[in-house]
Amino acid sequence: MLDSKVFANQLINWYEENKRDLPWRKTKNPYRIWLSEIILQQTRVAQGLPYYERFIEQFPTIHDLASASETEVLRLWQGLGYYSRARNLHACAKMVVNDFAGEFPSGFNELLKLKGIGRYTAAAISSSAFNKPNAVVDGNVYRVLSRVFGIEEDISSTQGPKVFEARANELLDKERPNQYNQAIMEFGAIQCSPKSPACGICPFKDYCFAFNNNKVDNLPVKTKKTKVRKRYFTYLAFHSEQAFLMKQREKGDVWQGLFDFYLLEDSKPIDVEGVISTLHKLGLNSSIIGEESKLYEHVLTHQRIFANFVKIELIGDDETRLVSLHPELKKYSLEQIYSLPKPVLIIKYLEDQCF
DNA sequence: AATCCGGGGTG
DNA sequence: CACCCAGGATT
Repeated sequence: MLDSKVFANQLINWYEENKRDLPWRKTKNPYRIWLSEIILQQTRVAQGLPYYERFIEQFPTIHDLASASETEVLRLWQGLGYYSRARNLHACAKMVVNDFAGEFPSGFNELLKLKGIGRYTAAAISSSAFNKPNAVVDGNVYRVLSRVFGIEEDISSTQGPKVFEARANELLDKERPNQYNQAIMEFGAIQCSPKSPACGICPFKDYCFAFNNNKVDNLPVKTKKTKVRKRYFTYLAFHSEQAFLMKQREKGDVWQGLFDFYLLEDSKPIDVEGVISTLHKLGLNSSIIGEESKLYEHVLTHQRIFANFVKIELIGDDETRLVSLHPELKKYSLEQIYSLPKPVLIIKYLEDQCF
């Protein structure tokens, strides 16, 4: 069996030759490292990088972030997805400011107690910012370790992550935990990629289990697939003049905390008759049904949303009636709408309207 | 143990 | 189209 020291040395040598120049690698500031790690959860570096720059620009310190409003944080997060990360980011900033005088704890177990910080992120922060010997386990680590060492444990099982974490901590270079962790993730991202990895020039090709057993495409093992639900949305974009009625989405569904329009949902597409009958039920008898949008198809991890939008101009006292029935709806000018955090689906509609 | 939570990039 | 991405929280 290969010596851990040899593996770590080869890995770090590869890293020093091939690493990308990324801003969070130039700092030991726990705030910046934490921010980068939350942004990069389930997110590629290329997608997260501009968000990281904007957050640092707008919130240079954790105090700036903690004193912002949640809506403000969500607006800056807009388009990055998994918005609970942004809400937890904000909550965590407040915890650190209020309970830790603005200084992150350095221990794995203390970090684990903070909002939005799980085992991966706790290990990443403790090793990167505080040089503590905790091995990270992310998608890259699953791939590299399963292939090189032939670990065929199912990563979607309960035991999977534990097996990999134990092995990762055995292999960790405890003298250089930060370099080692960065190296294995960079190696997984650049060299040992999910599809068509560069095995021909791989430093581990002589003893890589997957390469020598022709199992590169079969590792890591992941049996469980997510199943996708179809949903049919019809948005009623109520407006008077150039101001629209919008609401903030609540807990229990996608896009919590983001803003959208009055929403009709059914198990099948909703036609014009459905819209008319809804207006009738709401007692909106003077309003004018306007332009109907094309059908948008919006894909999420567990959902495929088919959505269309109907503009409805509120006439007379229809607006008063609607708002008294649905006080969650509030009126926003186009300029105000720009500043609200919105799902990408809503942004695309607004852009197609040339707003 | 299973399910939910986004949006974009890749082959 | 299927799969993946510096995962975590909730039930």
